This record gives sequence, C-alpha cells and structure tokens, in this order.
Amino acid sequence: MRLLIVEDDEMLRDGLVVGLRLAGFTADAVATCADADQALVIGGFDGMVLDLMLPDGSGLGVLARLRARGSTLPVLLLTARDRSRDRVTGLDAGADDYLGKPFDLPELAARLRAILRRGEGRAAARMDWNGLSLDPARMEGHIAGRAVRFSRREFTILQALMERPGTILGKPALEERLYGWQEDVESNTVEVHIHNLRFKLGAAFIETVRGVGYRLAGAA
Amino acid sequence: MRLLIVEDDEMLRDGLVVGLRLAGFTADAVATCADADQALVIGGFDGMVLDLMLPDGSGLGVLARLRARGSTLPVLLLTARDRSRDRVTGLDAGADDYLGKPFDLPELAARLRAILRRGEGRAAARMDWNGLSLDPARMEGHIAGRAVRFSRREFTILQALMERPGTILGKPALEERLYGWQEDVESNTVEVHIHNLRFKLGAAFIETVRGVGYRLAGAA
DNA sequence: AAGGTGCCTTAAGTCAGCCTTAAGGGGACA
DNA sequence: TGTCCCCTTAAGGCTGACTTAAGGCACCTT
Repeated sequence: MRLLIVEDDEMLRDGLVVGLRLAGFTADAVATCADADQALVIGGFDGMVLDLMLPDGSGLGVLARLRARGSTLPVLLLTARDRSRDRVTGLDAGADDYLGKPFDLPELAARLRAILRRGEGRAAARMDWNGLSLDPARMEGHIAGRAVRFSRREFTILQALMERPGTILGKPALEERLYGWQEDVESNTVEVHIHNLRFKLGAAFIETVRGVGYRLAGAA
Repeated sequence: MRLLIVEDDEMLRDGLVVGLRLAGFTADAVATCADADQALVIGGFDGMVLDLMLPDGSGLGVLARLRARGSTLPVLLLTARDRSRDRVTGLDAGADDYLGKPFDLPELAARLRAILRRGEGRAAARMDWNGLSLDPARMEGHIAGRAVRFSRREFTILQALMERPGTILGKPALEERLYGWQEDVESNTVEVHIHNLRFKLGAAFIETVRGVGYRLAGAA
C-alpha cells in the first residue's frame, strides 16, 4: 500500500512517514501543492493524506484537480481544528474522510485502511450492525428495509459508535469527534443527538452506560 | 480518570484542580518534587500535569525518575512561555505533551484527553483471572461463558484488584481509587460494592483478608 | 433581498438508577 | 465467650440522562 503524504510542517510530515511505515504502509511525502500535483500525475499511489493549509495554496485545489482528471484515489484530509467548514467543503470536493489536527496516529492508520479497502472495492464502505446498514458515502442507512437519513452530527456520532460496536464511547470522546479538539460545548448536544438517533433507529439500538457513555446494544 | 497535578503556585494549583474536575477528571494536587515522587510511587493515577519550576528542584527530575521506574504514565508538562529549550528537553525526557504558561484551561483539558486516550490504546489489554476475562473498553466481563456487566464503581474496584491479582488492597486504597484522596467517605461503600461483585462473580472470587483488605482468590 | 426550512445548540424540568448511608446480624480470632 | 470486623439488606438521596421546546444560524428558495 503506497501512500502520498502532503504536509508542509516538517516535523509532522516526518512523523507521519515514520508512523505510517510502522503501520505497514509505504509512504512518500511532499510539502507543496505543486509537488503533490506532479506526484499524482506520475501516479502509483493507493491513497493520499492531504493537508489543507499549504504554502502555495489550499489542498482543496489539489483534490479538485485530481478528481477533475477522473481519479477515484482514496483521499483523507487533515484539517485544522476549528475549521469545520473546511471539512464539509472537503467532503463535497471529493475527499473520502477527514481528520482534525492534532490526531492520533493509530486512528489515522485505521481510517486509511478503511478508505483504502473501499478503493479496492474489496469490502463496501458499508458498516452493518444489528440490522442497520450504514452508507458513509451517502450519509444514510437502511434498517428493516427502510431508508433512514441522518444529519451531519447524527451521522458522525453514529459512525463513531459503529466503528467499534460494543465499545463504550464517553461524551467527551464523542464531542471530540463532533468538534475539533477544544471548542467547548457547555451543553448536552450529544444527549440530544443520541435522542434523535434513537427516535430514528429504535430506542434499543443505542445503549446508555450511566456515568460512562454510550455504545451499540446487542454486544454479547 | 485520575490525575496528579504538580504545581507550586497555590492559586494556579487550586484553579487546575477545580477546572479539571469540572472537565470530568478526578484531580489530586501536590506542590513539591518530593510529594510528587511519593504520590507516584503509591500510584493509581492515569496521567500527570507537571510544572517544571518547583521549589525543591525541576519537574524534569520527577519525570526522569518516573520513567526510570518503567512507567509509561501519560505526562503533560507546563513550561514557562518562551523556554522552548525546556520543551525539547521535556519531550526527550519522556513527556507526552507540553503547554506554555499561561494557558487555556479548555486546551489543557483537550490535550490531556488526547494523551490519556493514547495511553488507553496502549493499555487496552484485557485482563484474565480465574476464568474471568475483563474488557475495560466495554466495562464488562465474561465468566463461565456468560457476560457480566458492572456499574462504574464496581468496575473500578474490580479493575484495581485485577491489575495485581493476589495482592491485597486495603479499603483505604480502594476508596482512594474510587474518589480522589481528599474527599471523605464515612461509610462502608467498599464493602457494599464488594458484596455486589461477589453476587455477580461468585462468592469465592474475591477473598477477604480480615483486618487488611481484599484480594482475588486463587493466589498462592 | 426577503422569507422559509432544517439543523444545531441551549436550557429547563422530569425521571431513573446508582451510590451512599445506616442498622442489625454473623463470623473470626483471642 | 467477648469483641471487633465484616456481611447483608433496604431505603433514601443525588447525580446524570432523557425529553421537550424555543431561538439562532446557514443555506436555499422565491
């Protein structure tokens, strides 16, 4: 699995290269949009990790040009923490996933494996649990033969839960996933979204672990 | 999540304790290197916030001694604003992150969550003893092919016992694990939780050492 | 440009379950 | 046999979660 890493911060770039190699990938790195474009034209990559803030422009440009050439190469965006707008824009521009900085290397590796699998067409991106089939690309799911649509926040929470069925995710962890790292939400947003998810999926689908967090029910 | 805060400035220390508790942590505080060393030997912490400038030496010494004992405890350094040299030294000495003073409390909390999560991934190990398999991520266990679920307090006590099978833990030690030290519980809470644990796991699983404490049975 | 629509957040009231407290009985060690 | 501990049980309190509703904001429509 050969990856192209596009990141201008030298320390972070080197860290990514080393870390992803340890995780079993082959990683090449460039620091600018221009170099990225050139590397992509030459090709041979199975996926790309793309920073948005680059010295000679936005990574979105690189992504747009790539897609304009008809490529379906799996792309994971690295976004600054407060720029949630960028994430939406990025997904619209054809990214397969995004991750806020700073991030956890194991999580990055896991997500990369996920989108790479998708690229291979080996396994659908679909996640299944307890009769719910989730389609990340369309941000919707099917349960009991009926299509269910989710809002962005709802979907983010549900996806986080479905990535590790049965494991407990605390409210802080879910908030971290919803917002970047340090936007403080002095409220019960997560509770409300959980409530709305239950309304759509059935009350028993998500289980509460009092004082700890939430998890998908049905784990033996 | 129980934190040790090492900070000599009283006002800042109290602020940290209160703020971090509001952020959902359990926080205990000391003011000197000597007290920090002692607290760390006793253990039971999930992370540490460590000031570098302390009345009886540098926090780096505390960190060095901690790592010398083989601990991988997540540590976040508080450094004076422009002492970037300290930061590098600190990271070399085995710190997981650093933050310059003055800092933003929400940011501190976010970074703590980050390094703590990293620590969890490291220690996501399942624990096994006498047929009980304990899964921290799910806060549940399996014994005799049957799933057993625990409340938060029950799980905390059981986990403490299973970290050192056969070792005797006194009631004060267990209470310390449940609450920080400083909060006082004038009661037999631990006894009640032990009782409930025995109900779930079988009476013989946890053994009473009269006048001393509890331990997992089956140890030589 | 104005209005509408949907989503997200905030806030307040209600509810449920865990945790604590307390009190009485039973077992171990001297 | 007496005295501590510890066990057991049950009741109340309190934290945390659920529910509902209203306001704000962005985006889309007209």
